[in-house]
Amino acid sequence: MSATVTLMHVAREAGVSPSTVSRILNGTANVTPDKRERVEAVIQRLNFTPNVQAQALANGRSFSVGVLTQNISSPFYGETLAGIERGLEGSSYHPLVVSGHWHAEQEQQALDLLMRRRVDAMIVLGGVIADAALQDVAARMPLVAVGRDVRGLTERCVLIDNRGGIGQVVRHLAELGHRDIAFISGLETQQDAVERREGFEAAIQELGLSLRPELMRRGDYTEASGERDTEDLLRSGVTFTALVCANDQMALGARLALYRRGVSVPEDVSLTGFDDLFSSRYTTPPLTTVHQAVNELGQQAAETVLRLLAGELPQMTPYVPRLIVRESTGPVPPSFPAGGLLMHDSS
Amino acid sequence: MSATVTLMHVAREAGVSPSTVSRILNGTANVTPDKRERVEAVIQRLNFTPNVQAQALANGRSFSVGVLTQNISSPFYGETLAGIERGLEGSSYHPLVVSGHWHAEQEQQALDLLMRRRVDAMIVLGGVIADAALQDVAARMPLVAVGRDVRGLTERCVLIDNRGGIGQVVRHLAELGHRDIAFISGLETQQDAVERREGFEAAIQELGLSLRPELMRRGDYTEASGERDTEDLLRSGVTFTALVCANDQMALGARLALYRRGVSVPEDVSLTGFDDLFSSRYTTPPLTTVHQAVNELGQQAAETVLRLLAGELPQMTPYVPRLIVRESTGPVPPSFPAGGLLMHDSS
DNA sequence: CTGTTAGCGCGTTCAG
DNA sequence: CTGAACGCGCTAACAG
Repeated sequence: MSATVTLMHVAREAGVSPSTVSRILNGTANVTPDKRERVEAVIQRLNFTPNVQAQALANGRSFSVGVLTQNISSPFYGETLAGIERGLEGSSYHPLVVSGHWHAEQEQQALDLLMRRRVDAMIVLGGVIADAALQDVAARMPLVAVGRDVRGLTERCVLIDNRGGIGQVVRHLAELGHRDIAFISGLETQQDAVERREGFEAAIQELGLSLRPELMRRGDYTEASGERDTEDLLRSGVTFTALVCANDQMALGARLALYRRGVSVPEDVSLTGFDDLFSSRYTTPPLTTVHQAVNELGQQAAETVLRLLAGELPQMTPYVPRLIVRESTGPVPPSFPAGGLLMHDSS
Repeated sequence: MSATVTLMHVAREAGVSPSTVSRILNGTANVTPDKRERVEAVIQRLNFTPNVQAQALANGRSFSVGVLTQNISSPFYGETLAGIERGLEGSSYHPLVVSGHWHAEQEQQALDLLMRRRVDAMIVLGGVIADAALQDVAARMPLVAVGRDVRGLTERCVLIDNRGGIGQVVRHLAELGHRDIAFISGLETQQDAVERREGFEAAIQELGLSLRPELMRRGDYTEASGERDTEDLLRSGVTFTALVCANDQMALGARLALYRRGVSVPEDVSLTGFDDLFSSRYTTPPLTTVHQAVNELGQQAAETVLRLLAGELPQMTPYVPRLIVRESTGPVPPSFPAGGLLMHDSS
């Protein structure tokens, strides 16, 4: 554990004052070339790296932006984080991420932690914490929310059109002839889950189809939930030729339940997701879903924060998701007996 | 942007000295109950939160541990990070993560950044940076590496038995009657990739089977690579009844290539992965793979770091991966003609 | 038990 | 152009 070398050591070794070293480090003022060279040589030799904590204390900025995510290991948030990382790249800011696990108290603790670390700005990814808490934070520093419309901060929210996205899915299925469409939603505590469910209901009605509660299930965005709810749907004996899941992860679970029951996709049932996770290109068959460019959303959030930090104006462009048709959707099975049974036993 | 309230403000407001406030905050010494209550009330009222930067500067510890990961959005590293987060929970330490993207220079920059931020310890996940660089870091602070055997620091590496893991896979396949086993490896720049390939070769030979170069492909651990290499294998016309992928992500890509060609899993070809990513339970069919408990590895790394920080001794218990047999492996197709063709056209 | 005094490492005036 | 002095917010050692 060699003693840390400080700016003072460098100064002494180079025979100059600490201020001079500081100036060279930050380009704050002009310095005679010879002194500059001398100092830079010493910096190299001593392998000196400025202490960010001290810098932060001295000039009031920590050069870090707090990121409140929910579940760092979820593919969805993972990709968003990568986008944020990329968006911050090149700037001197760095992300400090903490998980809230969709739990209001934990989210509050995470925010507190980030405030204690004196982050210069905040990026919030989803979450169930009250808007008021976020408004408090926003009163103290630039804040950008992703996938969540915070009251009073709408112009600082990176939003996507969930209703429109689901609408595209439903119309796509309708064009393929589907009329018996089941739906698995997310938890109503999450805003986007509510929007997707409402979008589904609206689209169904716009198409003149009837909304059938027996075809609706409430999931929680996890694979396990998709599997469970699909299993339940299948077991209930209701008839459907298409299954719309409110996110890709549930579609993955649904896929497994269908497989277990010997139901072919898309021959017997068309299956769709939402998010277009990277891995959804690789499901069997590749999943028809709504592309969200989670990556780009994260990047956009980061860039907005940088702009805010630089004192510029927000300028948020709403994100329009688009349908990606792959191979998990197809025409209604010709053999499908109107009002008949769906179950096919695999050999 | 309300002016930040400092410990000094609290002290004045409560009519005590700053030290007293500090002592209450850290429980460093006893304080009269009435003063304590008074101070705590003021802290609440002013909504005071200590400045971690200042604390770090004052007592030399930043209470953050640097995490050098490779790709924050990869399911593999994501789960490891979640484990680290969990392992650090409860302690007053927090992770500061930076991605190296499997690029030596970026990894070095990431390390530099973390050193500048004066992290108290470091956790390194994989990577291709030279051992020497890690040894330098280890000389300055506690360091734990995951999935990588750093020369001279072996006792501080959380390792898994890659050779043994692949061996279990191969033996499992052999027991099912497979003799023509193809293999897709990872990049040779990554230590675990080398070990898995060597493990495969060793296992094949131990079983008295012959090593056939035409059944080996070199991938890069990505889904795209798994797809491409499988496609290549299929197109080459070689015969095989089982395909061993060096990780789950490539197995996912391989699954797609097989699907495209109408090759059934496991009826025509048995498929295996390595890592047991969370999503591998949900592939179609669920993937037979080697469970790595990436999550626990991360947690173990974090706990080890805490122990090191507390001045205790390492005590690393080597991790033994275990085979998880699911539904992507099965007996050799009875119709398989010895030395014959593999291709089946799906209807 | 508590207040006072020094720094931690660096940026930033302010005079030279 | 450059050095000396002060302060960022907090902890620790020292007297009381």
